[in-house]
Amino acid sequence: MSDIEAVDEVPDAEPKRRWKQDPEAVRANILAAAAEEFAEHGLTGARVSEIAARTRTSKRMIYYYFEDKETLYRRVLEEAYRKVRGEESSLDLSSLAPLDALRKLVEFTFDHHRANESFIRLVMVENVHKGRHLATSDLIARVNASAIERVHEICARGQEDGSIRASVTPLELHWMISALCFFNVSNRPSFGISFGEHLFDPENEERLRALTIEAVLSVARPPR
Amino acid sequence: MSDIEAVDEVPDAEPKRRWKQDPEAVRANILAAAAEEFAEHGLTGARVSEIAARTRTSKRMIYYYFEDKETLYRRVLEEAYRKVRGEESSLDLSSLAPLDALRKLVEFTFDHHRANESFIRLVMVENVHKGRHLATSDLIARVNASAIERVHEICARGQEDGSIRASVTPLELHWMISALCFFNVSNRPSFGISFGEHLFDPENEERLRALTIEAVLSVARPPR
DNA sequence: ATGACATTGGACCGTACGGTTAAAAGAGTC
DNA sequence: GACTCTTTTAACCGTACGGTCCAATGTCAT
Repeated sequence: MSDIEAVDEVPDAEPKRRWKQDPEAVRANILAAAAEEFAEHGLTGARVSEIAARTRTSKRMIYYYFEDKETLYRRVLEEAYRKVRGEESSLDLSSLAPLDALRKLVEFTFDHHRANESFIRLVMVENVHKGRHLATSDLIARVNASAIERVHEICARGQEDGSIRASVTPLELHWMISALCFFNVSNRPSFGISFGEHLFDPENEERLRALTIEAVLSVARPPR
Repeated sequence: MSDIEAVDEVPDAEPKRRWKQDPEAVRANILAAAAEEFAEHGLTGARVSEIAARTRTSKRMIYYYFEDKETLYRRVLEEAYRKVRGEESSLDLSSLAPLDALRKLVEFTFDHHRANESFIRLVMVENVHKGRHLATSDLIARVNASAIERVHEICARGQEDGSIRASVTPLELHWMISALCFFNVSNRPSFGISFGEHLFDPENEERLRALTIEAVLSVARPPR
């Protein structure tokens, strides 16, 4: 069974475990594992032991670095929003004509949400909890504020040159973009069950994407 | 403290509890209580004892009529969908011109979702669970099939008389209507935190409603 | 009036799970 | 080499919660 051979007094082996201290990496590892688990099962459904199993470390370390399950969950949320903000801020729209900028923003949002299902799921979970854990932090407000600002900039330019109607507000446009792009990911399960997964085949998804773009642009453009 | 007075040997009182047998009412009462609790806290977050507390009966009866928590949850879902289907089927759109019918359908859906937050929340919860509990039942498919049929009827007439573009499918329209109306309720908490609850003041909500209608109609109408 | 079903209520059970404890020892810093 | 912070391991604790049991009594149909 074991490699014991000629154990003549030599405790030998004793691998003398060597490891590097790296608090930040451990924290990050825990946060990533927790994000997966929370996105998968929600706050209440998530199991701390399961989070631990997903890490390279142990349950003990989770409590060493994070107060309790709920605090961990809040850190995960914050981290998720922070990451999204970072990704979104790399978009440069100011060089495009207003409607082109808007189109690009919609495309980006659609694709981004699509590619970040676990972020969407975290937000769904948090909405089920009525935003109780978001309410404390100001991070979300900041992230969304910057999203609004982006749309605002487009609107300002477009309303200036007449390519965007005067009666629509940045917040309304943002709301609509979010709604279509978010729902496309969040309600996929129930929609899939009702209409078959083929709705989300590449070609059909492309149609939904085009539809989304058109809906937003139609509402932004001045009426005929 | 108590009303004990002149208790001379009279066990009297003994209200001789009288009650009516009414299995259906008890079942319905449990389902209603469970629906509230599940909508409020999700499947995992809901507490069976809490459901019991919301009923006029006891935990014991919950298990008398329903196998276990998950079965109860599934019954609640089914019941919710059944109810919605009933409400929606009262809509008569066939007498209206296609675009008017579409507008009315959007208005109805917007208002209906708005007024049935707990139904929306149940669907959110179920989507967090990836539709695992919906997958077994065919009820949802039937409900949504009838929704599609309604849109289909409008599309057919509209494409006939040219008021609705040929390139849009009923499923796509339904998807879009659902997205906007659903999101308006489901993501209210996170949106409210970011932008303030005033977004949902009556006048602003009316604007969102109008925006929703316009977006759908724009996408349905033939392009300029 | 018999028997099947409905209802009540409370004590109870098993366990899954959030969180803690212990003790030891390596890493990093000065 | 002394001191603090980090990491490892695994057993352990307390309890909240899903679910059961008991046992009595009422209802209702035949």
